[in-house]
Amino acid sequence: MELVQIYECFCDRTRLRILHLLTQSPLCVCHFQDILHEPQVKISKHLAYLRARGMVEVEREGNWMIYSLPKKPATELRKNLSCLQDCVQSDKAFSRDLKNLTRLQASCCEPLAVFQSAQKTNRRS
Amino acid sequence: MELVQIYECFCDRTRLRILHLLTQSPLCVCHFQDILHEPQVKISKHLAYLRARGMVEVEREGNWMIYSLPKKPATELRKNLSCLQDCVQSDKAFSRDLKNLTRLQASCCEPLAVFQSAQKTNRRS
DNA sequence: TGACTATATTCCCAAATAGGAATATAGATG
DNA sequence: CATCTATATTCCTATTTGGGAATATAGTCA
Repeated sequence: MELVQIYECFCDRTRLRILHLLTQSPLCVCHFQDILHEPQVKISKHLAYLRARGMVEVEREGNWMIYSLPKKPATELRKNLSCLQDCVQSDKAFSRDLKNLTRLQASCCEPLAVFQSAQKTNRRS
Repeated sequence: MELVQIYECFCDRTRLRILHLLTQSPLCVCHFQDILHEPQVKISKHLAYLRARGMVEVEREGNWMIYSLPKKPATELRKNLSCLQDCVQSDKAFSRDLKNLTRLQASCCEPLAVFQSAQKTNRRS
């Protein structure tokens, strides 16, 4: 993975928020819509952009597409994501996103719950 | 400074090489030309881009314009530059740039020498 | 099967970007 | 002053980007 490509992915605020959320948990498109309050096209397109550059991975779970960070992220990606998490600590918008995520997860969030139990099943099989 | 702006500056290979070199030493445009083997317009424009976003500072020294990182860089910039230095260790092109820089500095490099003695003078006055 | 849901894609437009050729500018030097 | 040197800017073009409206698609469920 080219280092510049990482920064190309980081240089849009929406993508940055998406990646930041993904450092916490895999999420589906509707989660991003809820948390970021952005229209579906926008989210979907940015996810496609990230996907095309190998910055995220997808798995279908029924109607939901569950996005997550690569299982084996390149070293540079790991380092930059952790730098991002570090830099973002003091930023209100990003913190608000995290808070919204927590709230979402607490409220027995369907897609994610299904996905996680599916993951467990996969591990067993 | 907006975090996204940092990544906007990082998302071009030439700018990335420029910033990487500046983590080592202030440099003038002709240095960048020598080290990066890129035409003057290109270097000059990318430096203007970085300047416009407060990512670098300039000081004239006779005919030379000496570029350097901000004296007081924002925390996020510091963190990301050090992450960059970390990520770039294994990259041949970037290492080559560093080697070229060292060679240039060793060969009694005029603009930089003048600049540094001027800096000393400023400190005294 | 048909309706529904979540998501992706297409088509459009406006703006930003990167690069090169040519030209302008500021300071140095004779 | 004229000339030279280092650098910046302007003008041009091709490409990429970001975003929205509308539409397409894949899987689900009755």
